[in-house]
Amino acid sequence: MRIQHEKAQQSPQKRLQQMVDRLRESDCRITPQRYAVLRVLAESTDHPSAESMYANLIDQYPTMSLATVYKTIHLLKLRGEILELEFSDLGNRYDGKKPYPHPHVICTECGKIVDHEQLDLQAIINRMMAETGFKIVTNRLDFYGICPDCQETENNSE
Amino acid sequence: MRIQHEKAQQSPQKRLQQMVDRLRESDCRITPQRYAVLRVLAESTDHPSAESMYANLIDQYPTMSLATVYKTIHLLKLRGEILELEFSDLGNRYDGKKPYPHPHVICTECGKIVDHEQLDLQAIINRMMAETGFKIVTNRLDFYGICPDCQETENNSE
DNA sequence: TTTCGTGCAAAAGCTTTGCATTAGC
DNA sequence: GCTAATGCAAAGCTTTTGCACGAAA
Repeated sequence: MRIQHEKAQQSPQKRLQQMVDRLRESDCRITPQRYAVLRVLAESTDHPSAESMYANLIDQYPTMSLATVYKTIHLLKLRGEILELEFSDLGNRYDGKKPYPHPHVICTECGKIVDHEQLDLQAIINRMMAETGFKIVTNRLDFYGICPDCQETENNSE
Repeated sequence: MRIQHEKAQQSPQKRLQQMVDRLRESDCRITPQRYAVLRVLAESTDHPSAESMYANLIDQYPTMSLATVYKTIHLLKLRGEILELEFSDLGNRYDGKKPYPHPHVICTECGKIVDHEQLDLQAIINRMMAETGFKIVTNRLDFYGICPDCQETENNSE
């Protein structure tokens, strides 16, 4: 699994191109279905599920199948070109724009998932490694709470 | 859901008693099966899965069922007396000793899950709240890497 | 005696897989 | 034309649920 990434936020176009290149490098064919899934991933900021990507594409690609979405995700995972956020209850969600680990803030009311990149983790990770002896290679940091919109709604309904 | 906990590490006996008390408070019956599940949770430091708790108990309690394990977990979750670590691939793992959120360090080789409590999160959480506008109520922090034992094994096999 | 819990088996979700057909290259 | 990808349907896993029986209070 590749672990080097362009950490600077890329435009959807550049990101899409990079995913295409990575797949071509290992002789994967770029079919219309695959390209469509890559495009959704490169453009989505809302951490879509496999199901929602499929729903997004079925109108435009009537032959699209959920299996193909999953198979494309799998190819990207192998190459470190997608970040998988596992949720046993909500189903897994995906980030194709920024495939490297970064903290998320998640609303427990509306399910919104927001990126948070400002946090500098390197000091924390170094400390963790020193204290535990682990060689830490990745992480998953989720903060759960109520988003500003849902706080608003709560206040109005009181 | 209850969000207050005894944060000081309790002895297995005290922890077991607290879980029993919490269930009794809401008129849950303490059956031998439930008590057995609580006992495993109060004594386990290795973040067992539902399946492994079941496997642990089936010899001693031949009538034990996986459904009962899950139902007991559910009761504890409702009362904030167990921490559920969701993994869509490994299956969910549980921490009954320390039901409040705390960082974990996870070995991607052997699956070992180790607690790490020294990290002070309050400053980070405060910053997150200030920067995102979220009202943060809980978190899930996992660091993945290779544990000291597995590093050792790797070195020896080279 | 009444109510709650147990445990079997079936159902529910999400994800993966097998395989015949289709289509890149 | 050769090989890989698609997409259907079936299988796999973990977790949840329905329900009849059994046990706690």
